[in-house]
Amino acid sequence: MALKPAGKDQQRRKDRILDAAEILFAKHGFDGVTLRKVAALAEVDLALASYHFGSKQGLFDAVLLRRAEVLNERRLAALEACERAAAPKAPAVEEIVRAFLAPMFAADLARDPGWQHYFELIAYVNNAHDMGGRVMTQFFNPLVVRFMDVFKRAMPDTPHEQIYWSYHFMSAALSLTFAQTERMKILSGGAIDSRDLEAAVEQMIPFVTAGFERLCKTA
Amino acid sequence: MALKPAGKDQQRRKDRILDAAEILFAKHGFDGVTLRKVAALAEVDLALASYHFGSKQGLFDAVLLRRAEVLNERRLAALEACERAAAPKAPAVEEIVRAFLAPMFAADLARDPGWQHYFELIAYVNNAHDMGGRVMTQFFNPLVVRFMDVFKRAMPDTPHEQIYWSYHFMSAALSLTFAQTERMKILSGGAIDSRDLEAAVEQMIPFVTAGFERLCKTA
DNA sequence: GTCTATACGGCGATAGAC
DNA sequence: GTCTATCGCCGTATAGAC
Repeated sequence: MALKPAGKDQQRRKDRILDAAEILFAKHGFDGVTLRKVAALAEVDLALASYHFGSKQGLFDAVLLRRAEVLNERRLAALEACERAAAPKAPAVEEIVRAFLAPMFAADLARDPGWQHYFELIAYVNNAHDMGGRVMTQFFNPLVVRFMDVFKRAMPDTPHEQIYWSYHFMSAALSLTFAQTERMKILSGGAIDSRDLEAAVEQMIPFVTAGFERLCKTA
Repeated sequence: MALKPAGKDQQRRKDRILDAAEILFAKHGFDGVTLRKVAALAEVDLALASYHFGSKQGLFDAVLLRRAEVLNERRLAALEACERAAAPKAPAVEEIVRAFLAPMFAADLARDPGWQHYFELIAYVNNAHDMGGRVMTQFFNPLVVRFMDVFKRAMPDTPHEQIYWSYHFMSAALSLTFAQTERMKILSGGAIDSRDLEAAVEQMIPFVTAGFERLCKTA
């Protein structure tokens, strides 16, 4: 056994590249990032990113994939827990909304800079005209379909169209919140700090729930 | 007078550059666009964009500025009309929401491709980490402050914080809707066409109004 | 005001040494 | 697996002819 185990060193380098790419893609988007800046921030050689991930697009997808499974598992666990608690009835709309939103504001992830950059990246992707459709579907579709099914069970008399639109607005609130644009801070004259995620989710859950309930009530 | 009035030709070229830039910036963001592609789409010489607008950033700002004043005027007119209709009381929350949203779905603008690209561009900018704060403030702040004042008058007992967060979520719904990502079409199996703006605003107004009312009720 | 030509640098990607 | 060197291309911007 060598003093410097190559396997561990390799993994550390790959992870550092992913960490750096995560930060930069979240802040500047796909086209605003260069492999040179990623390599510089990760303090690795320029050629390494291409070697490990094939291409810039490959690196981008690898960044998205790395944490997707964990997030999907957490959301699924939250959804199943609220289904169990309500069984045999369907959960209340607010509980489904909470199961979808809360995992992205969980205390342990909110304290992890890596996860915060990841959420910022998802916010960017979700709103990106030329990526939103493909990428969100690729990484999150089965889970979202699962949520939609529970919403439909909770509101069996509501036309599906209204449920989809409500989900769309919920997803929008999430995206703009994690985009971290400082806009609210400026507009409110400093009264609102958009980095205060605990405050954000406390406002978002009632806002979104009320929207769902009004839009989906079978008039 | 010449047969080919130079002044008109010049203006036509500048407008074609702005039109092309509007389309490309909306679809690919600032970094995803090159002056070469703008010149090609506008069918003008590459050097012209630099000559007329100084730099790529100058062109970007010029695109945003071109229609900002018209949009601001229409929104202000809608706001003042709903204030007059409700006077001397403050307007209902739904009417203020409608005054903010409806101008972006007005039939004459929805039929104008240029305006649609412009709204798509605003959606991109609003969610962009490194532009959202500065650009939205620069072009739209006085009007938004005006709207915030009316919201505060309509809900005098509500802490301003909740009103700002509600506005934030409304702005998010608007952004994701105009981002045109095809996500909803995919998720709904084709049942929802995100380009159907008339349907979008019909859903958005009740959803957002309900969110405002619940979040801002002084409980 | 427009176009040609070009400066000058940064881009993604890779071939080949180690 | 890593690093050096480099290829060929494209980026923004501008100088100078017309």
